[in-house]
Amino acid sequence: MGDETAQKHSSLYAGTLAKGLKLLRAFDESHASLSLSELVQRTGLQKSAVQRLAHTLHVDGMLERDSATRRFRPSHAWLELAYAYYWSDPLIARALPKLVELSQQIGETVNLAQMSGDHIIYALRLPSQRTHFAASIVGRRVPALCTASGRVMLSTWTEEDRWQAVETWEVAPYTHKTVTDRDAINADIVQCRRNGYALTCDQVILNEISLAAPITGPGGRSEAAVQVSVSGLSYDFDEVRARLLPAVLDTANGILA
Amino acid sequence: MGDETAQKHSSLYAGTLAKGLKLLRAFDESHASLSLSELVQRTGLQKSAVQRLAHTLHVDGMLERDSATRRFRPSHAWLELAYAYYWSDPLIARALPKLVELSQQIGETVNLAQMSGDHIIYALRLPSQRTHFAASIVGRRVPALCTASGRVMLSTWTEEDRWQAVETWEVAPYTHKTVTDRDAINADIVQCRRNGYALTCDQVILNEISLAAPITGPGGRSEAAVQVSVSGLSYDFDEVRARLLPAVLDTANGILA
DNA sequence: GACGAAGTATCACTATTTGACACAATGCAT
DNA sequence: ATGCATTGTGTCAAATAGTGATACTTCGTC
Repeated sequence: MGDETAQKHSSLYAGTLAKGLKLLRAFDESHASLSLSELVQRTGLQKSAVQRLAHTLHVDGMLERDSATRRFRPSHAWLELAYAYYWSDPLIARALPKLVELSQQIGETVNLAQMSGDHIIYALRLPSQRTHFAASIVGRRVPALCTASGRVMLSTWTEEDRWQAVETWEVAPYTHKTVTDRDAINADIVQCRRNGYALTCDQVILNEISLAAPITGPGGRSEAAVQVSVSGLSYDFDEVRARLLPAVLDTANGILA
Repeated sequence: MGDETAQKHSSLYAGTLAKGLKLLRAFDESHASLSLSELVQRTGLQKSAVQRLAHTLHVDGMLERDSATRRFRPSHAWLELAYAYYWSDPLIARALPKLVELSQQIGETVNLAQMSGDHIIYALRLPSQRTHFAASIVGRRVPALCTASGRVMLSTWTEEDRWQAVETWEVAPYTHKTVTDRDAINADIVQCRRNGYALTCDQVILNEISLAAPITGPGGRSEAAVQVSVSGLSYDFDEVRARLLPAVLDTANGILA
């Protein structure tokens, strides 16, 4: 925390801009729209500041405002930013066609996950079956240690980095079956290393089986993974290995990191 | 321009925040990464200002920075914003499962388009076939008058609004076959009104056929549409009508606006 | 129709941004 | 390697632009 605050007090740090971003980030899956006073609560900023910043964001088209309820909502500009992101990340363009192929081939939901700090983020999702809303839309972040994708990626890292991750990264008990024991997680990662893929169940959503294979570059260290999620009601582990694994490995190997 | 500048000079307008947003918007499909001086050029701001704002955005995790080239890039946070958007727009949750179904049923690329000013924006895309990158990722904006989706939506509006749109909205000649004649566009919209769907070809991408049906609410005025895009090499208009139209209409009707 | 809560407007103060400048690092061509 | 142009980094006095306390207005509720 020491040099983080230092950075924020640097004469290069524009506080007003940072506060504005804070407003944007106040919106999430459980806060789809926010009133002025809710924004005040969630950001901890002054009412006047929130008033001015929200007004600015509104005028600039970053926030929609319901004229009846006076509540603020994300605008379409937020999707445009995602569009810019997609163009900026070269992996996306390489991965997308392969994922589409895979999706057609196996008829199940296919994802591209990327490491993002101690979380993974779903950068591409091609839903094929009805499933939870949160599991179908891009931009979701989940603690890396709780996901098949996160674990396969980690399995390609140096022992030191891996260890550091297992010991310190966040773990969140999404379901009552989520493994929170770090030794157990470590054991699974070691297993992934041997297998070259990860297979998990019930970690984030009950009855969801996830299969992930790493996208590896020249260095061998993986920062992205191909992940397929299927219902535990339609598959067991053996069926997943038999019917999905070869195609998933092929796809991941066919994408250059 | 009159009251727009008025708003920007209001004492409620936080200029610093607005400038920061300008930096974010400087990134797009042809500007995937930007150096400090390119940001200066594209935004028209002072070098010092850009330096401080970019630094702030970097510290706050909104911009990634390549330590070798010193160029800035969008960060994963941009996808997180899209995630928040998806939760905030209730139409998304209602439309997604139906679109997934449709996609499975017809095996072609399915989109949800929404009106956004004089453009449409693709809010959901489920690519099924290999196609252009730009046609597979969310957040793309295209002038409404140039698209099947835009035209069906307009066909549900009052005559006055429709007329105003046809006369003043932007038209961009994406291909040499793009219809730029406003009378012709108007005629097509009138046709859409009779048919209840829109069918276009070669408007944005050559050899791309688009079929769109409006999502209409109680008022009858449509702000969103279901659109299917197929290759003109695999289909002609009659085949599209025979093989795709019923399912697309069903889907659009099944989504409550 | 009166009350409390939420949103809007105002304004003197001063912290922050500004923008011109000088300096350092980078990379490019000779 | 050497020098030159371009790009990025650091500094500071001046003044603009954001702050935050306060007062007013509107909204929703009992």
